[in-house]
Amino acid sequence: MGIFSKTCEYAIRSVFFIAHRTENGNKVGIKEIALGISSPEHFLAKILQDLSKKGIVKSTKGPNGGFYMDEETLQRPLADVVEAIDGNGLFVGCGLGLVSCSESKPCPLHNEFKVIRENIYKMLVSTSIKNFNEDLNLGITNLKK
Amino acid sequence: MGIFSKTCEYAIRSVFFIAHRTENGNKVGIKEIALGISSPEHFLAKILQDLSKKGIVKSTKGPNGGFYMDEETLQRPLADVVEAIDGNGLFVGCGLGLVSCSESKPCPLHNEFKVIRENIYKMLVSTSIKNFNEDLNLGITNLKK
DNA sequence: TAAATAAAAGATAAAAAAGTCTTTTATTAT
DNA sequence: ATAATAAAAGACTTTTTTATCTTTTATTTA
Repeated sequence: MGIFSKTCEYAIRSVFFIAHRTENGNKVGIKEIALGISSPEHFLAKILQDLSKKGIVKSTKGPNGGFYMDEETLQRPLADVVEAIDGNGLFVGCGLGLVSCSESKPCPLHNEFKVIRENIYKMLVSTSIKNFNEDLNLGITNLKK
Repeated sequence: MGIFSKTCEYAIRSVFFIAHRTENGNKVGIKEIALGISSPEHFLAKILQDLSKKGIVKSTKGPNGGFYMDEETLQRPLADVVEAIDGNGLFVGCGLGLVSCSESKPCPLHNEFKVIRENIYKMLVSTSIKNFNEDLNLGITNLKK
């Protein structure tokens, strides 16, 4: 596996996709999202339900319904998406899985990991979804398999 | 989850433990290792079989047998352990799981991830198991749950 | 208000990861 | 040679992750 779980990869890609498609108050349906980011539709539905409950994305049912993001949700850092799905295990805790690992009783990788965690956290927290969105709008970046 | 799989966490901790205990040509048995790193014994046995096949650790059967490391295996970078268990997914490939992601067709996190991957890889490749071992010998670092 | 639409929710299923237990094989010491 | 030891190998179980399919609920439009 990579750094994120597969579920989290889908989550991030879908959030980018939704942001990209709904800037002007439009909404986008699950089928279109799943197609746009090459993910299994029903599995993604579960993920988006979750993100919706947690306020990461917005949704409405019925005709003309779908998922969307407003100014507030667009401002959120990507870290919020990652934390909603994978939790904070990537940012806190011991790299070797030791609960007792601490500054005073460090594991052999403690200090090395601190740097890496900080890098990851900084990058996920310092840029909003909207920021990433800009490159997508410019057609510079891609979300499909 | 953290950065590594649980299997990989056990692998790294056991390698450190074995290195620590077998510097002077001694060997150490699976029971003692499992106890020393707080891991399930039989599960760890599987992991060590694997590491042994791949030449990351050495082993002999029978009385006075056990796992050990020699000068050559101690020189190996930690990256070898990680790669043996978790593969190279942490070092290569797209952070969002996109196979088509590349320099010319990057995903939205492509450049951000490049930096992080390099950090992780550098830290894992630049220090040998023996290096980490030194702090353990000094009693500075800890491997138990 | 009825039909259509689209997400939410629920129930399963398949695959992978993590963990346990038993049997076999290699090695050593008696 | 035989018994004891310890890893290797095999079979199996449990848990978590990933994925699929069906039913329900909310909303809109005609």
